[in-house]
Amino acid sequence: MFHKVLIAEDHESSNVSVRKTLEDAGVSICDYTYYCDDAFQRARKALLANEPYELLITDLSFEEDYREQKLKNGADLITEIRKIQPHIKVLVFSAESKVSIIDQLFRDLDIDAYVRKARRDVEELKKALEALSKGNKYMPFALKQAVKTQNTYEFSDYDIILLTQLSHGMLQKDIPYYLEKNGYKPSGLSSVEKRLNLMRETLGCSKNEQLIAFCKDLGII
Amino acid sequence: MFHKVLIAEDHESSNVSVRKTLEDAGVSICDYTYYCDDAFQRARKALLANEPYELLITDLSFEEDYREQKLKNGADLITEIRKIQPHIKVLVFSAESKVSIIDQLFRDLDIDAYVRKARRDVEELKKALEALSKGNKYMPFALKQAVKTQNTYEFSDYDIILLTQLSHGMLQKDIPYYLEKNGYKPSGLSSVEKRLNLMRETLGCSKNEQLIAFCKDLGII
DNA sequence: TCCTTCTTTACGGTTTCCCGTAAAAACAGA
DNA sequence: TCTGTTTTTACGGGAAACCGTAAAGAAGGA
Repeated sequence: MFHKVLIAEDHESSNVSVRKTLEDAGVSICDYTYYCDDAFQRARKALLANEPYELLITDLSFEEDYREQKLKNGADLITEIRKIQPHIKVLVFSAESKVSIIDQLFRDLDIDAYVRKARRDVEELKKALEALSKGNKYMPFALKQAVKTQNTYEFSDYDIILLTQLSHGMLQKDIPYYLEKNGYKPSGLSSVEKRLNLMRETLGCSKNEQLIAFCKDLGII
Repeated sequence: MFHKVLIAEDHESSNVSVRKTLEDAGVSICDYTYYCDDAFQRARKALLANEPYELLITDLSFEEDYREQKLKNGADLITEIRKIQPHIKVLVFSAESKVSIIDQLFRDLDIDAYVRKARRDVEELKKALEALSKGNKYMPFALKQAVKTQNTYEFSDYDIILLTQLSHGMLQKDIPYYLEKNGYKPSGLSSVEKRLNLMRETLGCSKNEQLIAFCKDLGII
């Protein structure tokens, strides 16, 4: 089991539960913070003192308050800590349920475990700790839910731009001008129409409104 | 302080924190469930045994799983329990931050306290317990946050229907037929257009796509 | 009952979107 | 360089959405 773990979690109620779970699991040193910036400072000092944390447990979304923060969310925190301590293990503990976003964590940030805040989350936390301490990764939920995801459409950056502009209220006919101005590759109106048409067709959406709603649910925009 | 409290909270991590907080506050009997239906049964039995709970602490949203539930959320639970035990105190502990919804809880369900899952929620829980045990209500957060809410548009059921149908891909011109078939009052196409136009204008949306995105963010649809 | 007022509906013109086709351009291989 | 293929763009007809106006209908009061 781990000896030294750092917790970054703004909700006090979640924070104490994670602490208690770690203590029960036999973690000897278990520090906690309510802000990302604090967590980073702790990690930095521990590293300088040559007593680095072995594991970081962090939430994804942190609420803003009167304390101005450099690191706004868990992803920022992970990125920064990994810059100074590349091999620290990371467990994300969040209510996020969108598979695309969780996948992204494993892919882009190379996190080691994801536990979703849900009915049996404490049990899951224990299992995840177990797996991590044995050098494994832990991502049980993604696969289960992945079945539900029939939409095997890969959204390109170009797609995201189109969807974003639409969701910001830009007229379809004005998008070519926007694309050209910002140097995005196919800027013709026909290309825009074609791409949107492809997305609608692939995802079974008959109208743009439905497409936007769908992508909002997926957390893509 | 209370002697007998019932907790309904599906997230295990939150559940244990609430329990711990109650124990620290000196509550002697502190039962907990992960499902609304279970909570209701407990309350019913306690009442029949002439040892009713004094306080119910419940979340609002409960995730569905393999166990089919009659009571789908905290509001349902409160309503049903109040039918058999009208004077039980109710504290809602949820992540919900929309003032309109919280206000509704105090207004329609006449709850006694609301504590939002946030940075200092355990402290707030303690304060709320303190206030409740003295016979007071507790709703500190609503007023502060009310400033943040600029979008003072009240969505009617009719609006929700329109937005839902649009987000399901129904053509605008087909909505009148749908409305008439389901007996919704103004069913003319012009009325639909007018209503959508009003929503767009009020919320500063130039297109339906933007409107849908906005409402998705608000969690209305 | 009649009249006023407000809401709902009907209609027409304009804009935007949708979709198919064809021309133009970019690309790749010989 | 030429040729064939793919991608991008341009164009045009038709459908849907947008928006203003006017007619029709419902509701309420004298």
